[in-house]
Amino acid sequence: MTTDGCCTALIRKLEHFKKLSDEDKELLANSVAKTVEFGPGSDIITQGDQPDYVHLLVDGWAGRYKLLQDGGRNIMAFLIPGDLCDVNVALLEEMDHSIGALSACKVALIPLATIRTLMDENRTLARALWWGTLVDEAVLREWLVTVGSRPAQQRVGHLICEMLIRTDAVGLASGNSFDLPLSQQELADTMGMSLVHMNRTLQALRSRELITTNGHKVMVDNLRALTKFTAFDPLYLHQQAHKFRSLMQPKVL
Amino acid sequence: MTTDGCCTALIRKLEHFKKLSDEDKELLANSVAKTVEFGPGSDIITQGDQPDYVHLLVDGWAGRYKLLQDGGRNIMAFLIPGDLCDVNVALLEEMDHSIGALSACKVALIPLATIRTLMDENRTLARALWWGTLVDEAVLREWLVTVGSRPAQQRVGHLICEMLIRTDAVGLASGNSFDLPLSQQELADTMGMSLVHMNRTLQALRSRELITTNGHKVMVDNLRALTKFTAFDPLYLHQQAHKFRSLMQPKVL
DNA sequence: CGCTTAGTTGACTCTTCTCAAAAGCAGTGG
DNA sequence: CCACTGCTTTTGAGAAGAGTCAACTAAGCG
Repeated sequence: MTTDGCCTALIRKLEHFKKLSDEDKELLANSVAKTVEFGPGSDIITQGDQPDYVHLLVDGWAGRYKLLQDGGRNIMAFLIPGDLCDVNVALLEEMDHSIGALSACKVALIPLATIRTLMDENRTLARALWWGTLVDEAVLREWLVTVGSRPAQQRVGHLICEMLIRTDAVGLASGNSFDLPLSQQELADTMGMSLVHMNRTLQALRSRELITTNGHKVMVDNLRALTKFTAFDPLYLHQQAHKFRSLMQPKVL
Repeated sequence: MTTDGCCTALIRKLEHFKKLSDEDKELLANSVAKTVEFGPGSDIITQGDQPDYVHLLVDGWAGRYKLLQDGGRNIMAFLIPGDLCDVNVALLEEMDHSIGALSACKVALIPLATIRTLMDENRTLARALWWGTLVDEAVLREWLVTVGSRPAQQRVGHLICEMLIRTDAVGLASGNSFDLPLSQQELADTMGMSLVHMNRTLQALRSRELITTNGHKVMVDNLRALTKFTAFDPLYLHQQAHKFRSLMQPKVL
């Protein structure tokens, strides 16, 4: 298997920040040493690791998570194609959380040394990658608000809005639907609620005719209504969200 | 007023990452253009701003927050002396949240241009500052776990453990106590719970004899017990936490 | 076809929120 | 010095949200 095309999602995402020259794209594409596959449920990186490669998710969904003392786990972030798992660990001596494959995943490995020279020698790429981590942080803040202050239905609806934009940004959404390859248990672990409650919350969103699900496909039937219902404002994603541009109303939050 | 001493807390914090040379410390100290005072409740930076200065908190407590559509607010991070408010905004066109003074605050202003040259020309400082933002992100992840998956008493207790370490790291803790200049309403806004419930939760922690409060002073009577009770593991703070080193037991999370 | 995993349902319990009011504690002006 | 005001903390009680336990259904698979 070749490493061609590994970076298309990443490039597509970064160009929401700034157009990249063909040369920059080449550099990115050439930085991939090899690709690795992970089965659903397996760890891409485990807490305590100090990886030699930066992991770029090429295909599938992964999640950052921590295990809880009661045996449960909390998922703190979703990673989709184009997302870098661990630019950060370059400086921290040890991973303070794990990253697990939520579906079958394909991961491109970029040697740490390569990333470092890339970032030292190419200001555009350095800034673009840094921008990516800042967006990740902004998403984390929004999740904290979501989990801390939004009622269950808004919580889940908000997440769906976000993932619609994010999948769309890397070309993985079609119309207003996208593939959400997660079990309800995993969604519950993400939103900090019980499986049963997640199940009922999804039912409620369906009966409000805000979303339709078909297997692991989520369709947003009425994006304007869902946006309004969840008080969703895509500002925090810091990217052009075409679908949403016309829907925004002035508001706090 | 002079700008002398503005950077002592920052330097002290950064040295948890790596010792700084006297020259590096000089550079930091000289980067401060001026200092500004903010009264409690006032905004240091408001959502939508694009500041020309990086704000370094020198004295007092501040918080990152977002306003909610129901009029409430959610505090997503505490900033204490030595914390930089917005190294990040250098790249994002717009602040996606606000930073408000929770107590009377003194803030040092570092011109963006100064920070940029500093980070371009001094690898040690660049890495140290970057390390700081990575720790902020790690804290954010831990808060997400806390708010999403821990029961109320553990939630608040965990926060107290964290703030004990963080204040201690910049010399603001004495023994096992520190000044927490926040109202219960502000704590509630932080932990995503109601004022009434925060009040009762604090009472519970007191009656468990885990903490004592005196005005805005918090004393951790039994650090080992509180650590155990809240399943607190300081790993995510990525700094030498002297007080805790001997208390840790092997565990998940 | 039996096995396993994921989704669904019902009933009950416990946590947490809301509303409302009282109590404590500055700071202010008379 | 005291009444008054505004803010924070505390209490009480009922309602709503969310968790748990347990069973049942649906779907995929050897």
